[in-house]
Formats: sequence, structure tokens, C-alpha cells
Amino acid sequence: MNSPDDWSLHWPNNWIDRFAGLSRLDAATKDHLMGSSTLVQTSKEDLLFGPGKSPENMLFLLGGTVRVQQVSETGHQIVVYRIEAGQSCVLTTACLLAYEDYSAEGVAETDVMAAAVPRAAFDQLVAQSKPFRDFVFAAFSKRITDLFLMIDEVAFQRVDVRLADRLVRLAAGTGRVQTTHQKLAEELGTAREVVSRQLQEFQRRGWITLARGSVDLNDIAQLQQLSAHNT
Amino acid sequence: MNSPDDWSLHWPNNWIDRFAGLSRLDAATKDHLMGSSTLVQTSKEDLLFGPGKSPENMLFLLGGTVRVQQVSETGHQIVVYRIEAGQSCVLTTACLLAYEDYSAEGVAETDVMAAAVPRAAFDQLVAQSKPFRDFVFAAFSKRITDLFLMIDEVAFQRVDVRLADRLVRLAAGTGRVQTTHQKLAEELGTAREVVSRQLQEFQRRGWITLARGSVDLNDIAQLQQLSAHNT
DNA sequence: TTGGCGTTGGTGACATTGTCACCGACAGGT
DNA sequence: ACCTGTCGGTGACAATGTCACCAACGCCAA
Repeated sequence: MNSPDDWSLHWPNNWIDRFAGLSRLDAATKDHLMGSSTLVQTSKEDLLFGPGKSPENMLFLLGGTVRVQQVSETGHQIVVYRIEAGQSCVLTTACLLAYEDYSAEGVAETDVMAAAVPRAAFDQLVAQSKPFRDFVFAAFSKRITDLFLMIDEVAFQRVDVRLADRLVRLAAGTGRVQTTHQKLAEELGTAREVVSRQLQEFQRRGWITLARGSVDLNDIAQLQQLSAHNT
Repeated sequence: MNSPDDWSLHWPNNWIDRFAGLSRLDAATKDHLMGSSTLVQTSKEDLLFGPGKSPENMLFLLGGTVRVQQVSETGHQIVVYRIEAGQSCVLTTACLLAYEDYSAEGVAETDVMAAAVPRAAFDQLVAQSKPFRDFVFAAFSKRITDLFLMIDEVAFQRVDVRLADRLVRLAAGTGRVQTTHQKLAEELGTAREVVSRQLQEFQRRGWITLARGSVDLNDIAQLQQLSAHNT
């Protein structure tokens, strides 16, 4: 894992190439976007935006991951989606620009390096460049589709299915998830006890091995088959 | 209730004034928007968009209501939000333009009259007019905020609270909701039996009176107090 | 080493919600 | 009056959420 200082050396002034949807921008627009952006970096667990902290910039994530979660008045939490390197923050940015009564928040899940584009520059880019508009609306589409699927999942999917799905995703091929039952419960918007019991059931079937603060995936295929009731 | 034929007489060519956010458009832009729009009307229960039926136009609702609902593979449904007269369809339109794997659908809840703006004209308007951009992004913000609140509600709110809230909203001051228990269940994404039992409990407390196909609200204040755990 | 002490996870009892099977009441048409 | 489809009621059970409490572990300081 590189540090943000390394990243700033690796992407001196051409971070736009990291974004597939921005490759169609003409040279002048790229210069404009580049010139109006500033590099920002934050540390793990930093709050990027949230209630009472509207982002004045649109972020293009160059490195790291931002977790977007809904925090309820009841004290519960649920992770709605993640912004990975190479993706932008259009949705939440555009939201927070207009509405204050906002209860979602963005947390740096790792150290994060991002390019920040002020609102005025964003607006001008949308006006002048069709490829940039396409990029923005495509990003909107992806996120909004995710939100609809999230509503479907929370309303209609069983907890074991959702948990299996999250375990496979969070493992990201490593075969291990380093997290607590409480964190997993906050991923799914459920209670720790529920997660603990489901994990015990998975372990009883031999699919996973539990340890304090981590879950080892022994049979990813079985987990995926269970979660396939979802996709 | 007027018929669509009446409406087309009432809004011959100046429907833009019905939209508060569009009042700031300059005259040329208004002409452009008006000139590129066509009036469409649909009957109650018509499907405006859904899986396999992408809308090629952005709709500005002049009269009637469109219900946007998520239909799950499991056969369940949940109503996500409604588009009322004077509101636009940006969100779902923008989504469907890009993504096909879409499981939400828009149904005309009444007879509907709308102005349809083709995708190309929409894009051009976004490019040329800052007020139009502001309108579009404000509409996005509102809807997306609703989606986040929906996730929160489905994940963390009790059914009785959500049901009381829906009853008050659907009554819209009339003191009566004409619907079946099954429809209410599909509003909330729950089961008919659950709705029936909650309604019985409300009736037992004297808040409502049940009849076949309708619910009379006797004590809206009590219902609102219960649903205030929400807002 | 020992003893706190906060974190993490386990457990049982219970409440709420979802699912299933089945029933009866009602309205409309013949 | 009789069908028939819709609407709503009910009980049993499963799945999930909530609460109270406890035990095991890791850390740290005495």
C-alpha cells in the first residue's frame, strides 16, 4: 500500500487518464479540468462529507476508497455504496449542493487521494463539453441504479443471502475479511447478534472459519451460490 | 377531475410557467424548450417506463401522478416515490438512458398529461442554460435525497410507523384512503397480512374505520404523532 | 505476573415482521 | 339464487430485531 505522498508523484498532472469516461474530452477541456482541480488527500476514517459538512467540491478519486453510508436517527447505520479509485463523487456532491437535510455521510475507508473540482468549474465543464456531460450522467445512472437495487435488497432479500454477498465482495479475492461482527452488521443495516448467528451457521456448514476480528472464507463457491439468489 | 383533453386546452403552449424552477429561463431558452417538446397523454395504469421500456424522452408532468416503484424478482413491490404535476422525470430518465438492467417502473396513477423533451434537446438545453442546469440538478437532488431516506425507512423504521405515515399522505387531507390492503402492502414493500393486522390495531385504537376497499381516518393527529417517529 | 478494562462475540428470552395455508365475506354478473 | 373472483381474517410457524447479560480476549499499567 502506497502512501498519498507516493501517489502525488505518480499522478503529477495527468490524473484524467485514470478515468475511462473522460478520455473523450478534447485537449482544451482536459486542460480546463486539470487547471481548475486541486489535489487533496485525507487519512483513513476522515469524514469527507456528511450532515453539517457539505462538500464544496466534486471529487475524482485517484486512490483509496470512500464509504458512503446512511446514518439513522435510531443510531443504526447501513453502507449504501463505495467510491473506488477511478470513480467520481457526482451523486452526493450534487445532492449536498442543493439540500441540507441530508443524513448520508462519506468516510475515507483508506487513506485517500482525490482531485477536487469546485462547483463553478464543474458547472462550466458541464456546459461546454458533451463528453463531460455524458460522464456525469453515466456516473449518476450507475449510482442511482445502485440505490434502487439497495432498496430492493434491504426490503426483500434475506439476511443470509446479503451477508454471503458482502463477505465475498469484501474479501475481494483475498479469502479473508478483516472486520468485526458489528462492522458487518453496519454494512447490512442489521444487528450484530443477527450477523453473529448467521456467521455461526456458515461456519457450521464449513464455509467460513471465524476468528476474533476476522472471517476466513473456506468455500467461496458456496457463498456465491447462496448470494446468487440476489444478482 | 378534468380529462386530458381539458388540460391540453388549459396549457396550449405555456406549460413552462407551471414549473417554478424554470421561471428563470431566458425567453430564447423557453422557446427552445417549448419548441422541442411534444404533449403526450396516457391513461390510468399505463406503463410509462420500466424494464424493457426505456423512456426516450424526459417528461415534465403537467397533470396527474406517476408512481415509481421497484419490482423485485421475488414478485414483491415497493413504491419508491411519486412524480406529481409540476415535477419532472429527470432521475429515471437519465438512468434508463444509460443502464438497461433496471428494475424500476413508472406507472400512471391517474390519467397523465406531460410534455416530452427528446434526449438530444435535453442535452442541448443543459449545455446552453445555467438555469436549466440548476433545475435539473435540483430535481436530481430531491429525488436522490428521497432514495436515501427510503433506504433508511425500509431498513430501520417499524411497519406501524411507516403505515401511519403513508395513510396520512395518501389521504392528502381528505380523511379517506381508497385502496386495498394489498395495495398498501405494495406501498410499503411488506405483506398484506402485516398491513391487515396493523390496520386492525389502528381501528381498535379508534384511529381509523375499516371498510372493504377503503380506510377512513378518524384521528389523523394520532396517526401523525406515530409517524413523527419518522420525520 | 497479575489485575483491571474496553472490545469482541455468545446466548436466551422475547417482540416484531414475513410466510404459508386456508377460510369466510363480499360484490358483480348470469 | 348461484358462480366466481376479489378482499380481508386467522393461526401456525419462520426469520429477524431487541434486550439483557455474560464470557473470552487483548491491552496496558501497577
